[in-house]
Amino acid sequence: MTEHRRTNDPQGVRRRIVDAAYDAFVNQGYIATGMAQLREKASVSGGAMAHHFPAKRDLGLAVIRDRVAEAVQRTWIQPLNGCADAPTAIDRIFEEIIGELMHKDAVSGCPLNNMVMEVSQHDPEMRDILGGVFGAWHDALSAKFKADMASGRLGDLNPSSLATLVIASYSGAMAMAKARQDVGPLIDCRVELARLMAARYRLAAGR
Amino acid sequence: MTEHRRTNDPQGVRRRIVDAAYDAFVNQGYIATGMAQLREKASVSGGAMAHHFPAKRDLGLAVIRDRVAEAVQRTWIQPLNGCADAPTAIDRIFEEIIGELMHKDAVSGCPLNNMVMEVSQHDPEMRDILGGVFGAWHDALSAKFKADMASGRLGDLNPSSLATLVIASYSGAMAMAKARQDVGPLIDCRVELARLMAARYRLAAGR
DNA sequence: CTCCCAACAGGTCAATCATCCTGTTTTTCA
DNA sequence: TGAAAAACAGGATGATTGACCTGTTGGGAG
Repeated sequence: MTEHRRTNDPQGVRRRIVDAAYDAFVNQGYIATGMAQLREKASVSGGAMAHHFPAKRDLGLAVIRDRVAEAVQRTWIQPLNGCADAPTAIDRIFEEIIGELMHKDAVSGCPLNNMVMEVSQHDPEMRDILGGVFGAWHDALSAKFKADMASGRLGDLNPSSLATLVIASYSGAMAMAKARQDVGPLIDCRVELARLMAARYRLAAGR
Repeated sequence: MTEHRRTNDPQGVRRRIVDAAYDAFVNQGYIATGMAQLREKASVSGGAMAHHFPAKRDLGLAVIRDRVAEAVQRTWIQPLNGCADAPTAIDRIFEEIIGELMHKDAVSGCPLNNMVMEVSQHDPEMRDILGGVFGAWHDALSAKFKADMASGRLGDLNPSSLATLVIASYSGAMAMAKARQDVGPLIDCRVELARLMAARYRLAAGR
């Protein structure tokens, strides 16, 4: 009589939880987000939550592995491989992100950075994974610089440290943008990085 | 008989609390730090704590105003004004900070950045103050670039956006260093910024 | 000397936190 | 088809959180 029909959907439920958690962790913080809030947001019962993620830490790890790493891959690494050279790729990535941010009403910061700040001090395992995401990001950018050097034979440039500078300036600009709730810092860094790249790439091309 | 002697020391007690809070907020996070922990760390009673800081938020504001702002002033703005030009100042500041970090056993990150990440989403007032600290930092650096331009007549360079890049790369490098628990990113950024500065400052000097 | 309030002590409080429990239903597999 | 495991429901639980309470004492103002 009473319709107590249920459909088991482990993958779907898990995805809903991780989606809700990613959004909440990035926008309001890992520690600041309660499990009860996530239960309501994802519309899952306490039992389902405990079944998929026995502890909050497991959920944090899943968010990092399934969402944060993917976000870096999608917004940075893939565009990087799709462009002719690093400078144009970097400029387009900044342009894309600035455009997206201007449509939103709040600047929540870089997902990777946000997670790093909160959990890397308390949890060595999370820190290592997040460090690995930074590593993959750095490797991709560094490899692109190297490829540019090989094909376009531009002057001496350290691919590794230059990649670090690009990533650091992006991350830092995001933090500044978050503090000021303004995309200005990102625009500034885009301009300065473009000028820097132009100088480095022009240097050898002129000779 | 029983020695229930007490000495009122409002300034000292307040200072002890703020010191303990600054250390804890920077090293383990604002939200992750409990009031009870701070009470024990600063060796103050609940009554004294409530008297000086009725709410945790008041303590957060005091830490930002009295310690975070001062830290930026001391590590960046003052050295900036004490050096001949911006490039040498930036290089020395990086050198100093890298040296300090290598003596420690953990990289806890930039105090300003740490606070920004955690509180700027929840508290507009804290965010504004933190944004103001970024602003003061940016203004000092920007002014130094401007002064260098006026005295040394180096080529066209945008003091404001270049200052943003320097601050962003420092902040971002700190975040990367925190994630990897390694000063490498800071060393990379120091090298790259030095090269960038040399190029910009040499550009006009050569002509 | 005497008020009187700031300064401090020590404990309580409701709310919220993450976790985990028992019970039920769905699905898988032999 | 039957048994076992996975998936889910709904709530309980103890610990911890930030806030705040009443009472006491120190020290400066008058």
